[in-house]
Amino acid sequence: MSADVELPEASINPAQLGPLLVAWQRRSGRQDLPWQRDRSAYRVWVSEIMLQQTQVSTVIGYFERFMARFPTVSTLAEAPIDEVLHLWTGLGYYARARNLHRAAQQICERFGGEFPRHFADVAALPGIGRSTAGAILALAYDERQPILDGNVKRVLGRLFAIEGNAAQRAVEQRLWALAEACTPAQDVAIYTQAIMDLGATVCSRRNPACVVCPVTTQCLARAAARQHEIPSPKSRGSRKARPARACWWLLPIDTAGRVLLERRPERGIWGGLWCPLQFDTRTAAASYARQRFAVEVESLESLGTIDHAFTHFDLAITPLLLRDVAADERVMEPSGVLWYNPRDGAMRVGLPAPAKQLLDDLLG
DNA sequence: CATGCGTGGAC
DNA sequence: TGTCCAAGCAT
Repeated sequence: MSADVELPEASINPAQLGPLLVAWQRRSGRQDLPWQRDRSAYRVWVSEIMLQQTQVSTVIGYFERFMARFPTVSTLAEAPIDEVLHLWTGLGYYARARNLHRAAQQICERFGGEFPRHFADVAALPGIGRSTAGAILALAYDERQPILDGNVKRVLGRLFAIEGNAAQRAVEQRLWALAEACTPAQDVAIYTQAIMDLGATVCSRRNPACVVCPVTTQCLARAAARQHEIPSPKSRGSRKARPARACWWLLPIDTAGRVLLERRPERGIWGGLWCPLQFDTRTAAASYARQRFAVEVESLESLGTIDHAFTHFDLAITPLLLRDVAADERVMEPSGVLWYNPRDGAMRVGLPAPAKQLLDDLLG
């Protein structure tokens, strides 16, 4: 512990926080989340990755299905990446799934399939940063490691009335120092779960329930009636407006009901997932259809329908609104092509949520 | 240090 | 309907 943490006047003694939150957790914290049962490092790890920037209610179903299919590090490491991404379909931030898969392989190669116990080894795995590494060691091994996720930033920011934006280096450093100072030597796993639960259920971003907070009398933001102003909202100009632009998906469907998909490049949005052939303009899609399938492009005039073509394909061009489409014509260089039958349970590929929705609507 | 990365829920 | 954002990390 860094002994020289600067604390505001009248703030709570960090040593007192642990017991207060641990007692609250045993009384009022969440006890029955799927990853709280059988707390192996592997299960904690997968849950922490899924929970990055993702709400608990969304994660629960994905976690259960993922664990049923990949119960151990080695089953995950040996699985094809397409099947890992398949179980990630709809969850978003697909680099998490690719990193999880790579990390599982590294754990098998370097640590014999046993999840590592040393911080440096854990933090070196792809997709695991400082906070996630701390969370895994604290929750799975009860090791005294601080975490600093969004919940902890909010709780500590209010408790110690930390001004400024957490994006600032100095503020971030200060919060880490506080997180370290407040993490107790005893009951670290319960404390860690407690401060996350408190942030999620009581010390929420809007309308914090200070009345039921176990540290309401020690909270500097509450004392100044500033709990609604801390953490300070991000400045309006800092959030870039997302440009949205229509693009087109060309959807060849063969007589067996299979659709042609392309594998997106590893980098960028939906990396490694399978999509219909994507174009920036309908003209480009029609041109590509003419070259590749030798069809009458005029038959594609109506949108969102599957028009007959004189090859053995039926073709559809489907509009989709995407943001940040980079190029003007073909917008990606795919790394593979396959005919995909959505009703074939043996064929499992990762699909972006809009693509899955489209296929479900058209073929499901 | 700023930006990109997905999706669904809350208001 | 639009805006913000929810257990971050990689680059």
